Amino acid sequence: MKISTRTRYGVRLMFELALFNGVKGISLKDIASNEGISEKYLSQIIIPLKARGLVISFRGPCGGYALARDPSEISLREIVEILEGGLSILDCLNNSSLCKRSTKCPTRGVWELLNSKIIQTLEAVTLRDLVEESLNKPRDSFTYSI
Amino acid sequence: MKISTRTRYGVRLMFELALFNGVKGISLKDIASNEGISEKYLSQIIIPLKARGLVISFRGPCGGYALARDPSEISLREIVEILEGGLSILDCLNNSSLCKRSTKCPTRGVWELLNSKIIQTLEAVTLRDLVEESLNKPRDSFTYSI
DNA sequence: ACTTATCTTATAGTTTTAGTAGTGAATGGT
DNA sequence: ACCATTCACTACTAAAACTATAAGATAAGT
Repeated sequence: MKISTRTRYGVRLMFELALFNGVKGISLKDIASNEGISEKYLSQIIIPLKARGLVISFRGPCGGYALARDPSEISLREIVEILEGGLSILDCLNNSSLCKRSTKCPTRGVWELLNSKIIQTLEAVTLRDLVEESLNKPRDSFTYSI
Repeated sequence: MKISTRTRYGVRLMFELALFNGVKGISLKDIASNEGISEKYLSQIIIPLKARGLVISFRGPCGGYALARDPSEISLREIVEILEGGLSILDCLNNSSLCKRSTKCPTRGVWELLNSKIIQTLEAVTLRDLVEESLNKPRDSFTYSI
């Protein structure tokens, strides 16, 4: 029941892109610097986010990444789902053939309920919400070579 | 964001004890047989549940385990919390000293919200609820040497 | 050309998970 | 007293997941 570092970093990465939405390309180098995360690690994390169409990239000097959609159109559910490799807290919830007990399993109900609450909660929050919330909080100096 | 096998098994174990609430001792052997789980593994899982006072034990022949409280007084939150080693989806939520960014972290809010929803959902379900729900479902033949 | 930055593939160390094995200690029935 | 049963405790291990790091290739702007 832990959120992986990978997912946490990925959300912070997406937050940075949302913060500078409209700018053509924000480099991982800058994001890594601002967020204090290894650039190499971020480059791994962003791969599935790009593959699933949340992010677009530009190569070369002044290149970098940008959100593929408006921040208000990207929910935390999408991001976490991609980075966690699905949002099912149990494999048997998606694929009932994995467990022959599924039809009579007395505990299945709770897990289904919990799973739907998690999805529902994450679905309700978008990158835009994170950006708006961040306006009320202090932020360290940051460097973006825009 | 996965529920561990350990926790799933633990909940099924507690469900079995709830099902036979009132009986002095249900042996792990029987539970293991009914649920199709390794008895040795169950004996590991039940240790923290006993240590935290959810379960009491009786040794010797006709010994076994029983719930320490009424099933309606034992929530899934308690069980999952014990078996997962806490219910915090991020260590920094409980212990903000772990992260110097905590006061200005723009993503902290979502994780706090998600965490509270999870706790709230699990808190609302008790072992009694599981037993009641199970009455509507078919159950395989089972062997309890009561 | 040269620099910047993404893209791709491989790898490696650490931690967690999911068990198994063996021994010891208490208890109740005969 | 003996014996089978059941919990109690300690140690170990194989496999998987997690958290990165490294090196070279590719593309684009100046």
